[in-house]
Amino acid sequence: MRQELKENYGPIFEEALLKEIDQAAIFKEIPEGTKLMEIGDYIKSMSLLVSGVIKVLREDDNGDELLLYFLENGDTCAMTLNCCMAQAQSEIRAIAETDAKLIMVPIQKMEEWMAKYRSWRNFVLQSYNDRMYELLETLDSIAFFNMDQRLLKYLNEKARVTNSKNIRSTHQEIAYELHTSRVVVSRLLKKLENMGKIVLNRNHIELLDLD
Amino acid sequence: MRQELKENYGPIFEEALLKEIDQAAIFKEIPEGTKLMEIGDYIKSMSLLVSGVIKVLREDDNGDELLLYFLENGDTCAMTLNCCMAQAQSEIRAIAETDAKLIMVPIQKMEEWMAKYRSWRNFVLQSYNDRMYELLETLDSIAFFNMDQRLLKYLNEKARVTNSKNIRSTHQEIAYELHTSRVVVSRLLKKLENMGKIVLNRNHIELLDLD
DNA sequence: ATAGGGAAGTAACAAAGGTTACAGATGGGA
DNA sequence: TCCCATCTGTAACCTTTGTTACTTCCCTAT
Repeated sequence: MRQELKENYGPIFEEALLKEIDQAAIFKEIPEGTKLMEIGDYIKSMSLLVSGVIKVLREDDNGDELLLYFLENGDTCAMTLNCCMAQAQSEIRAIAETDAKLIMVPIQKMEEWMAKYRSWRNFVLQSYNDRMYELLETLDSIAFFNMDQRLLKYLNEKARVTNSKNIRSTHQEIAYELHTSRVVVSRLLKKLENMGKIVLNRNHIELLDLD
Repeated sequence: MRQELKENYGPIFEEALLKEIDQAAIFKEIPEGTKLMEIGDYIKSMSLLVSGVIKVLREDDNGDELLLYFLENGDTCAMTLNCCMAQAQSEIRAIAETDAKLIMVPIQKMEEWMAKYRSWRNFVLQSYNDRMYELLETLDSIAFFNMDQRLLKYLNEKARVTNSKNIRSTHQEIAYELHTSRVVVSRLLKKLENMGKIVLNRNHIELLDLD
């Protein structure tokens, strides 16, 4: 059995299910920046994330983006579940934020395992649960917070998932993900720097005493 | 077997499952305004909506609200699913927008039926799917649209679920649900009236040629 | 070394939405 | 009938965010 499967999903899946996954799945390594899913795509397989970070984005009518959430080790994309179940098109875009490793399961197996394995049912429902919760969090940010608070939250999130206080992004990139303009981001970042919360450099931002 | 169960869920559930639901469930009628679920509640049963409309709300730190979506006949609240599965507290508030009839199923049955009935699995996953989609729609509105567009969308939604072009709300009530202020709502409603899209009256609003 | 391009800083202004204040309209109950 | 609470209209003003424009800085490829 593949080492990565055992390590990451061994504790939550039954032995028999692990074996089935091992046989049915394709193991895949993808470099940073790879587009895993595009809005409108029909999805043919479900991905279990083993390492790395995937960012999930929504798009407006002008083609501008908004970051919904990050996926990490042990996560799967509930949108994939959606699409598989409903034979519908993807509502979101998924891009590898870092190099990543995936276990890809053909969707025919999903329904089969739902009937067969309790741990699989729990995993799928828990995933929906987690993604729903993250969507609510994102919605809270947009509906209830000002841009400076959203920016701070974004920087913290980014530091958490990349496991580094050093954020390698340009202001323009941050602006895209928060669905605002570069000038606004620069203005607010400068404010945060003056407050002693961050240090600004060309192409990267250093977090200090955020909380 | 209860008539309402047969009528509303007969087409999607197997006969055996319908019988089990009929035996296990409690049938309930609730008047408009009833609070079905509060933020922080632990949920003990899952509700299948038979008639009427339920509104689902999110709250900010000041106690101010934001409408997430309406539930209608045939819908169930995915948040309930969440809470049951995770033994977690409710993230949302649910209030009867009109008089409503519910079929309440004890949560122990859910897991049992997930293993046993394919139609139940499909129903639960489809519900997650639908609610996720509605959350995305709401998020789009807030992130990408101006308040006047959101207001128009709100009026249309409300007209749709209540099946009436006559919306019996005060400006203050609308402001709560859109998470803005009464003055802003009055201002934009007046603009819509001047554009010939609505007619304003005390305590109710008449929709004209919206699209 | 230097030109050129991307990145960042900043000023000035515009637009959207939130806030405060107050006036007038309406309708239900004493 | 009249009083009062509630609802609505509107003006004036403020804050936040978005836009435009221009400058400066820095890195890299020639």
